[in-house]
Amino acid sequence: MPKHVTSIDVAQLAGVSQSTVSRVFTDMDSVSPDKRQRVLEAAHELGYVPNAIARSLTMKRTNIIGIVMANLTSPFYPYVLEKFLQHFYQMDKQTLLFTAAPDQDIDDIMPHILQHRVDALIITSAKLSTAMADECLRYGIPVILFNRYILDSNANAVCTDNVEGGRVVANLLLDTGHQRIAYIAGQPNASTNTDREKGFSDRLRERGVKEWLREEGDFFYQSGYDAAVRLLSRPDRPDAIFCASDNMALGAIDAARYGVGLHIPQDVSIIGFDDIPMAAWPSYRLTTMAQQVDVMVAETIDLMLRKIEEPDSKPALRLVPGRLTIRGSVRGIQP
Amino acid sequence: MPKHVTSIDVAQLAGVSQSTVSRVFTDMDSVSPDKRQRVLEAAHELGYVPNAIARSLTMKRTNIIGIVMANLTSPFYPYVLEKFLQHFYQMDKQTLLFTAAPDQDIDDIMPHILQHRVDALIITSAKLSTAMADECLRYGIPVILFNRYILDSNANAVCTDNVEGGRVVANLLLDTGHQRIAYIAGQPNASTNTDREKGFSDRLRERGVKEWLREEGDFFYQSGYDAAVRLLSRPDRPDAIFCASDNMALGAIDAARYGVGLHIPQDVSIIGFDDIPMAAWPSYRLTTMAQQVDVMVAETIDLMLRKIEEPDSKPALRLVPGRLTIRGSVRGIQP
DNA sequence: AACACTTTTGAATACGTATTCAGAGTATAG
DNA sequence: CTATACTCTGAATACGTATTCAAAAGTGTT
Repeated sequence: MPKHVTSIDVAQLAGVSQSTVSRVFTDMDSVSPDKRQRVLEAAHELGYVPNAIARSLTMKRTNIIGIVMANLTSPFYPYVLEKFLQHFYQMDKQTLLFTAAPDQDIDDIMPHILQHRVDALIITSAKLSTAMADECLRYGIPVILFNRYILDSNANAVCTDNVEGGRVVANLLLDTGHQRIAYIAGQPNASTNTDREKGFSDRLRERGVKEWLREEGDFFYQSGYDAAVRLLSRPDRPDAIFCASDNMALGAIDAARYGVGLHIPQDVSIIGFDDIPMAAWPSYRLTTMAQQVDVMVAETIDLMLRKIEEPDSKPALRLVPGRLTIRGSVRGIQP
Repeated sequence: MPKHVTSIDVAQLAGVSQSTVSRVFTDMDSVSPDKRQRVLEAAHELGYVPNAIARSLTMKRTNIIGIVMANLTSPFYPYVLEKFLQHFYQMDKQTLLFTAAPDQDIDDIMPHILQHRVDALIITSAKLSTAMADECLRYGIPVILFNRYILDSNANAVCTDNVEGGRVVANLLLDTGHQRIAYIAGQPNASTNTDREKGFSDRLRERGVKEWLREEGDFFYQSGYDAAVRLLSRPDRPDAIFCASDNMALGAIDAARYGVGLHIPQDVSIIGFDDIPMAAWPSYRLTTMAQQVDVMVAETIDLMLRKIEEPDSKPALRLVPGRLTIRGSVRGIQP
C-alpha cells in the first residue's frame, strides 16, 4: 500500500527542514521566496497533501463543524442543510453529519460527537438534554440549536418566531371571515408545534373565538392527510384548517380533494407553515407562513462564530420573523 | 477554558499507566478486572472521552467515510443520504459530508477530502475526473460512485440499470398503444440521463418507431414543467411523455393540467423515473420506474467494505434493476 | 568596521493516543 | 523446586504536524 507522503519527505526532496515545509503550508509565516518555491515544487512532485489529522492534533482545532439533522427526509431540511454546507465550504470548514429521529434524545450520539472534537455543534429540531448541553459547555464546544430552543439551558438558539407566526395566521383566517377553524398539530412536544399552536389559539381567544377543532399529526404528509379526513368528514366540518407544517397541509389538500371531494379554497381554506418548494406548485398553491431559511442560517453561523471567538459570551435566542406568503389556498385573499 | 481530560489524567487518578487506560478503551486487550474497573471509574469521574483525532493519527484510520452529494434538494437524495447515515451509524463510522453542484467537477473539493484521510469515499451523481480517481487510488482511498459510473476508471460504482429501465418504459408505452411519444431529458452529460435515453430510444427503434419528440431539462421540476408546455402546445402534441426523473414528471403533470388544460392520463400519459415519495400522492399518482434505494445503498456499503478489506480487488460495477411501479398516469394500465 | 535590529531557518518538542517490547508476576508441569 | 508458559503491566516510541527557541544570516546605520 502506498505510504502517505509526509512533510518530512517533502523537506528532504526540497533540501529544507520539516519546519519550513510546515510554514509554507500554514501561510502567514515568513519563508524566503526561493525556498517557498522549492518546497511547493517538491510537494507537487510528490503529491503531498497536509494531514489534517496531525494538524488538528497540534492546533487543537479540527475545523470541523458537527451538525445534527432530524427529519432529513422532510422537504424543509435538505435546503437548510445545503445552505449550511455552502457557508461552511466558504469558511473552509468541514461538516460532520449526524441524524437523529425527529424526537430522539441525541444523548446517545453525543459521545461520538465529543470524540471528534468538533469546533462547534449545530442541532436542528432534535432534543438535547440539559446534561449534554452542560457536557458540551465543559468541553468548550459551542452549541447552537436551530428551530428549537431550551429556555434554561446554556445553548444558543435560532428560531422562527413561531408564536407570532401563529398569531398572524389566526388574524388572517378571522379577517377573511372563516367561521369554523381547525388546527392540525405536529409532534406535541416539539416547540415548533407548541409555539405555533400557542400563538394561534391565544389570538383566536383574544378575538372572541370560543372553540375550534384540533387534530394531532406528526409533521409528515400522511398524518396531515389522515387528520384532514377526520376533520372534513364531520357533520360540522371546518371551513379553515391551519396545519403546523406545509407537509401536513399538502396532505390536507389532497385529503380534501381526493378523500372527501371538496374544493380548495371554496369549501375549505388550508394554510401551512414553512414554505417548502412544493407549496408553490400549481397543484397546491399553498398559502403559508414562510420560514426565512437564509436569514436563519446566516444568524446561526453568526452566533456560532461569536461563540467560537468568545466562549464566555451569554447564550442568546434569536427569533426570525416568518413571512406570510399568500397563494391560493385561503378563501378571501389571493396574491 | 476547561482543559481536555486526557488518558494521562485518567491514568494518574486510577494509579495505572497511560497504556493501561488506552487498553481499557480499545477493548480486546487484556487488563485485569480490578484495574479495568478503577480506570472506568476514574474516566467517568473526570468525564474522559478518548480523543478521536489522536487515535486516528496512530491507528492510521479515521473511521470517517466521506460522502459527496449533488442535488441535495432534489427529493430523491435526502432519502439516500439518510440510508447511508443509518448504515454508517450502525458500523460506528462517522460521516463527512460534501456537496457539489449536480454537474460540477469535484476536483476542487478533493483536496479537502484527501486532507482528512477518510477511510472511503462515496460520490453520488457528481463527476470525478479520472485524474482524481487515480489520486484516490494512490492514497489507498476506496471510491464508490453511486448512480453514476465511469467506464475506464478505477472507481467502483453502483447504479440502477438505467438502460434496461428505459427499455421497459418504451415497451410499456408501446404495449398500451401510444402513438406519439416524447422524451424529456435530464442534464445531457449525466449517465443517468444518457443511459435511460439510450435504452428508451433503442427499444423504440427496435419496435419500429421511426421518430419521437425530445426536449431537454435538468432533472428539476421547473424544467419538466417548461419542457412539457413546449411539447403539449405543439399541433402534433404527444400522447405520452417519458421524463428522465420524477421531479420533471411532476412538473410535466402540472404543466399538462394547469398550463395547457389537459387530463392525465386520458389526453396524455406521463411516466417518470426514481419513485420519489410525492409520486404516490393522490394529486399525481405517477407511474414510474422505481430505483431500489435500499438495495443500492446496501450494495454500495458492501462494495465499500470489500474495498477497505482488500484494496487490490478489481473495480466492480453493480447494476440494480429498477422496478416498474404502476399508478395512474399512464393510459391503458392501472394498478 | 562595529553595532543593533530584523528576517529566515532548523532542532527540538508538544499534541494524545496505540502499540511494541521487555520485565514482573503467576500459574502449570515436570 | 526448577523450568516453562502465560497474563499483566509500564516505559518508551511512533504517528505527522505546528510552534517555540535559539542560532544564523541579512540589513541598515553610524
